[in-house]
Order: sequence, then C-alpha cells, then structure tokens
Amino acid sequence: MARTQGSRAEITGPLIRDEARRLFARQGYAAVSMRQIASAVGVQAGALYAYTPDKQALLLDLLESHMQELLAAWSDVPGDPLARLERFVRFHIDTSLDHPDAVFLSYMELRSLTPANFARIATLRSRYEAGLEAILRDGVAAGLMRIDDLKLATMALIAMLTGVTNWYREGGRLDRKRIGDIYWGLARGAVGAD
Amino acid sequence: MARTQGSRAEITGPLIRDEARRLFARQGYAAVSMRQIASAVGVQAGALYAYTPDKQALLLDLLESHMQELLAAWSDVPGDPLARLERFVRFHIDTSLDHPDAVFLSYMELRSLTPANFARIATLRSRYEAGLEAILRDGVAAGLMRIDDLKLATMALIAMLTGVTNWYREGGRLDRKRIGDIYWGLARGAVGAD
DNA sequence: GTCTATATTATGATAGAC
DNA sequence: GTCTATCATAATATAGAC
Repeated sequence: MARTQGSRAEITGPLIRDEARRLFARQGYAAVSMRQIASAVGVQAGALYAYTPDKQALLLDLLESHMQELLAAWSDVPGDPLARLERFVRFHIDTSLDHPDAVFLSYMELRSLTPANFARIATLRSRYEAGLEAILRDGVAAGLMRIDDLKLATMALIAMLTGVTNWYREGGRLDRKRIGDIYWGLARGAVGAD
Repeated sequence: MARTQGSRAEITGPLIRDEARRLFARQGYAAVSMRQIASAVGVQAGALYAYTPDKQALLLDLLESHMQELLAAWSDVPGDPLARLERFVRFHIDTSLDHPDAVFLSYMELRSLTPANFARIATLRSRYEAGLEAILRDGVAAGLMRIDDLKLATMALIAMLTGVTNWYREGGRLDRKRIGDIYWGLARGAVGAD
C-alpha cells in the first residue's frame, strides 16, 4: 500500500468511501481506524483529511448518501396494494443485494452517530418506512391484507427483509430472482394476503 | 464512582457482566473501554482483570452464557407443528423482552469475536436455529405450512422476531402479551398457515 | 479484591514540506 | 493532494502495595 507522492484526487475520494464502507460493515465503525482505511485505499492516514473533516463525518456521509439514494430510487405507484407491496419487497431485496454493506451499515451503525447526526438519518429512515406503512394501510383498507398492528408489521417486515444482508454471499445457493420470490412469499403471507 | 479499597467479590463479578452487557449493547463492543465498564461498576479499571483475563473473554462469556441459557430454556415438544411454532415464537419474543441487551448483543456483536470464539457462538446459534427449522420441516411435511425454502424461512423468521429488540422500550404502547400475539400472527401467515 | 501507577501501543487529528 | 513527522490523548493490560 501507500504510494510515495502523486495526486489522484478523482479516484481517491470514492475509494475512501468504498473502503470505509466495506471496513465499517465488516468490523464496525469504532473498531476501524483511519490508518486502516488509508492503508486499504493506498494512501497515508493524513491524506484522508483532505476528503473528510473527521471520522464521524465520513460515517454520516456514507449513511446519508445511502438513504438519499434509497429514497430517490424508490417510488410508489398507484394501484393494487398487493402489487405495490410486491414492488416494495423486491426493491428492498434488490437494493440489499446490490449494496449489502451500505444497507447493513444503515441498519447497524446508527448508534455510532452523534445525536445530531442520528436524528438526520432517523428522519430519512422514517420516511422510507412510512412508504411501506402506507402500502400496508391501503391494503388493510381495501380488505386485501389482515394486519393486527400497522407500525409493528412495518418494522417486522423491514427487519425480515434487511436480514438478507446477514447471510447473503455472492455466488451462493440461490440467485437474486429466487431470493426475491421467496421473500415475497413470506411477506405476502405475513400480511395475511394468501 | 470508584470506591477506595474494600472487597465485594460476591457482587462485583455479576455487576461487571451486567454493566458490560448494557454498555456493549448500547455503544458496541469496540466503542466501550474497560475504564468505562469499571466506572459503571464502581471500581478501578485494574480490578476488572481479577474477573476476566481480557476484554475479548468478557464478550465471549456474555455471548456464550446467553446462548447456553437460551438453549437450556428452550425445549420443543411433540405434537402439532403449528402449536410448536407458536411456542417458539412466544418463547423467542419473551426471551427478547426479558433480556433485550443479551439478545441484541448475540445478534450484533458476533463480528467482534476472534475467529475461534466466533466459531463457538456460531455453533450454538446454529443449534438454536435448527430447532426452528425442524418445526418448519414438520409443518410442511404435515401439509400445515407452505414454505418455499426452509433455510431462508428460518433465517427470515429469526430476523423478524429478533427485530423486536430494535424498537422495544419498557413501558411502551404495547404490553408483552400483545406483542407476542402480533408476532405470532405475522409468523403464522409467513409460513402459509392461515 | 482493589487500588495506584505505569508500560506499551494505538488512536484521531494537525503541521509543514514537496 | 499526498507525504512524513508529530502532538495529544486514550486504550489494554500488568506490577506491586495494601
């Protein structure tokens, strides 16, 4: 690692984010040192501070940009609540398989944020969860779903779906389409839509 | 904090475990210092080493004893697979509400274990998960459940149920019985038993 | 069993040269 | 933009007194 001079600004910034995301996801924010990130990128530790004011800002940036992308990529559509739920489930699974580290981080490292930063991410997360809750509410109203408690069902579904990041490994037993099918089956049943 | 002399061996040991569990669950293993644990207990940092050889052993002890208690407390019974699943769901929820920090830790801090220690806990966890998987298998064989993939359904259910530790707060909107009812409804539906 | 004191190592972050 | 060098602080763990 660690070249000896030379500027590569265009690629170093993204690389820092990539390696930090990967390391934070594997070892946890607190267990990863700035030197470790720098080494993975191939620069010295001091160089990181040209891109981030401090370690906490780096974590916030990773979580916030992920949540923003998530919210930008997701758009509900009018129509059958069951079709909307299926779209949500497949979207969430696809996102989790495309960006496992980012999803895992956003789920696990909220506690490593300062209170102010936590509040920002929690707001974005609530907005995302509200999207699912709206679908469930409409499903119940239309008589297509049976749900005892909207809030709890929302969190249970999110936890179930996000759990895919705990075991999924590239090139495993199941392909992406199949995983989406299976989770859709579980989710559909959970909301009483069978 | 921090008395100045005096032996209280009978209570210090359990206190260390209690405070370590609480702090590890809130902040994460790597983010908690031995000094912080000592301060919460009311002793100096050096005193901790009369009870644990090092920090890693303290984490291992917490996770291993929790998993052992979990396995000791759970016992499947012969009979209707649906009734067995309901017992499992309520057992898991009750345990998660009784020992939220221990359950949370066992779910989140596996990555903070050394490889050898990780293997020990993973073995215990697999045994617990196998208990659920057996119920699902019998349910499918009896034609009482519809499940696409046994392994995946097992992990999805565990993730969903364990998620209760993410939001549950003592004295909240829902009482324990009600939470168990709601999760049982979700689980029953997820396995196609409606 | 607990304290005080300390050895050793690692950390986040900054300063100044190139 | 990156490096080297370093400051200041905090970490785990140990030694020896009581």
